[in-house]
Parts: sequence; C-alpha cells; structure tokens
Amino acid sequence: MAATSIASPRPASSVFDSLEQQAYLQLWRTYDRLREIDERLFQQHGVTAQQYNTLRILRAVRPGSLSTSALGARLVSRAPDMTRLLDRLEEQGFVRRQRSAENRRVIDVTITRPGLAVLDKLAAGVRRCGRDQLGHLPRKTLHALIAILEQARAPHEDQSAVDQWPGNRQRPGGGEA
Amino acid sequence: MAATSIASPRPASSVFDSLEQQAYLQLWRTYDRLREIDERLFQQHGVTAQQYNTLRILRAVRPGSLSTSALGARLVSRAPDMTRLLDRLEEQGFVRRQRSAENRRVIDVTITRPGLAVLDKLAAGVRRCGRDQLGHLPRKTLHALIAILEQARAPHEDQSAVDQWPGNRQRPGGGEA
DNA sequence: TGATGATACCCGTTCGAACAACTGTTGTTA
DNA sequence: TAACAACAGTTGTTCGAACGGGTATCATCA
Repeated sequence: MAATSIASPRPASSVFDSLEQQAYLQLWRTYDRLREIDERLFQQHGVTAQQYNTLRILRAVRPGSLSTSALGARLVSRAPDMTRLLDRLEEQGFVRRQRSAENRRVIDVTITRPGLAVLDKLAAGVRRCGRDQLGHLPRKTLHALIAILEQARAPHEDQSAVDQWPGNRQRPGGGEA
Repeated sequence: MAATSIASPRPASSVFDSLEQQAYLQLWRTYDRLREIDERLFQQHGVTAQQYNTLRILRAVRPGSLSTSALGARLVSRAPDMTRLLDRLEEQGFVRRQRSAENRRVIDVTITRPGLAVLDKLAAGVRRCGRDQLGHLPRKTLHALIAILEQARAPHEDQSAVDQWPGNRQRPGGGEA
C-alpha cells in the first residue's frame, strides 16, 4: 500500500508556528467550509455570494439607488471590479444603471423587480443555509464568536467602514426581530 | 445634495436576518481583511497563500513526498485544481514531480532546495504577518476563537480531515515567546 | 476662460478557481 | 484473457478576482 501517500499520521504539530497563525488558518479553513455550503445554493440560481450581497444592499436602500463606489464600499469583501460585477447583474436584468443627473461621473445603481424576485426566491434557502452552517452552535457561542471577530479585525477596518458593520451592539435584553 | 449616494447612515439592521447569518458574514469579512495582509506579503515573492501552504506541507514530510491528491486533501482550503497549482510551483522550480514506481497512476511531489529557500525567505515575514493580523488579541482570546471555530466547522469536516487539524491541543504553558 | 488635478467609472489583460470531459493505470471478475 | 469499473491526474473551458491604464467629468484657481 502506497507508503508515499498517507505516510505520517500527524504532521500538523509542525505546521503551525504561532498561535496567531493557527487562529488565522482555522479562520481560513472554517470560512472555506462554510462558503462551500452557500455557494452551492447561490450557484443553483446563477448568482455568486458577492452578487447576492450586492442585491441585498440595493434592496435595503430601495427605492433609492447607490453609486458604484458606494456600493463597493459596503460589500462584505473587497471588490476591485465592481464594474463587471454590475455588468453581470445588469445582463441578467437584476439591476439598472443610470448616469446621475447631478454628477455625470456617477452611475446610480437600482435594483429591479426581477432582482427583488430572485432575492425572494433565495430567501428560504438562505435561511436554511444559515442553519446548516452554524445552527448547531448555541446563541451564546454565536454572540461570542461575533464579538471576537469584531475585535480581531477592528484594527484593520477603515473608520468609515465601521459604521457599516454594527455587529454585536444590540443590548442583550433588546431581542432582535 | 446627493440623496442617492450615502443617504442612510445605518442600513445594517435590515441586512442581517439571523444571528447565524450575521456570524457568517462577520467571519467572511474578517477573513477577507486578514487575507489582504498576508496576500501582500506572498505576492512580493511570487507565490499565493495556497502555494505557500503547499510548500509548508511538503517541507513537513521531507525528504519524503506526497501524491497530488494526498497533498490536496491536506490543504487549508479546497483545491480542485492541484494539477495546475503544481504546474506553477514546478515552473518556478519549487517542487519536483515524479511518477510513482509502485503505482504508475500516482505522481509523487517533493519540495526542492529552491522551494525550501523561498520558505526560509518568507519565514520572518510570515511571523510578522501573524502579529499584524491578530497580535493585538490576548492569547486567551485566540484560544477561545480557535475553540469556537473548531466547533463551528466540526459538522462540516470529513472524518478523515479531522486528524489533519488538531486545533487547540497544545498545553497553555507551552507558548513561544 | 483655460489649465490642472482629482474623481468615478470603464476596459484590457493576466491569473487562479471551478467544473467537466478525457487519458492512462490498476484491480476485479467472468 | 477480455471486459469493466474505479482511480489518479491532465486538459479544456468558463467565470470571477485583481491590477493597471484610459476616458469622461467635475472642482479649483489663476
């Protein structure tokens, strides 16, 4: 049996060389595992997670619109290529682009009715996804996770972005619906 | 004034619709922020994070080798395209591929001297990266984060992969400067 | 008014991720 | 031995991420 393939049963002790690196690799792997789950869902509907978030943000400001750059600033992860992300959404008819009247450099982006429809169609799946991904954790643990993650990236956030990410600030008694 | 661009100061209350989703989005964003930091480092040396991890794994089994698929199974994140990842590493001379004698379907991958050299060249930067990324968190918090992350992805790990990820098992006193 | 620089977006291009189809090898079974 | 399925990698292709340069617009100021 191939001695070359699964030779050493635990090389991991030499793989981490600091606690920080270990935490980061755990973060990476956990994200990757969870991402696999919702990507499967989104793929069935022809959108990516990033596109889904874009539509969510646009729905939140509806019936208003957002400029391309304001939209990019609110996304969960960096998006250096908003133009083509919006190209694809526009091709599918999920958003409408319109040059701003006040400032002709700006493109205003608005969600369309089909865009809202695809969000509705995804809603149940997204909720199920959330449960599949992290539903096995008690709420207390989820709150703890959120708090630590906020603390972890606090020094890496632009000040302007902090407002967009009001993570765990709800008062414990205040309920969340 | 532009009612269209930065109109609403906090749309976030309507962006999360469950605690699980909020935790997942926090995880995504935190990973993205931290990734930006080490990607900058790796880019300067012409490797990606995934390639760096590949080399680390190969160093750990040195002077032995691993098959392409065994290597892929140990990586931090999914790699459905091991072949071309190894192509690029081989082009740069960091690994050597050799068809296995026992099983001619298998390709044994070994790290080369230049591969070891690039790991050495990166070592200091990687340590600095770890500090930049998460050095501001107390060790206790890092341990807590690791524990929660393990718990979070436990149901999503193959049983075979669990052995490769012996997370938080080091003794608390055994730290390293 | 015209020159200058900043802003907002677009486009060309390169690279990697992801999926699917394919080749060659091995093991099994009739 | 021949047929066939399982396995290990490779290759083709499409899509998105990322970077850099280009263009139109706007604000400022001489």
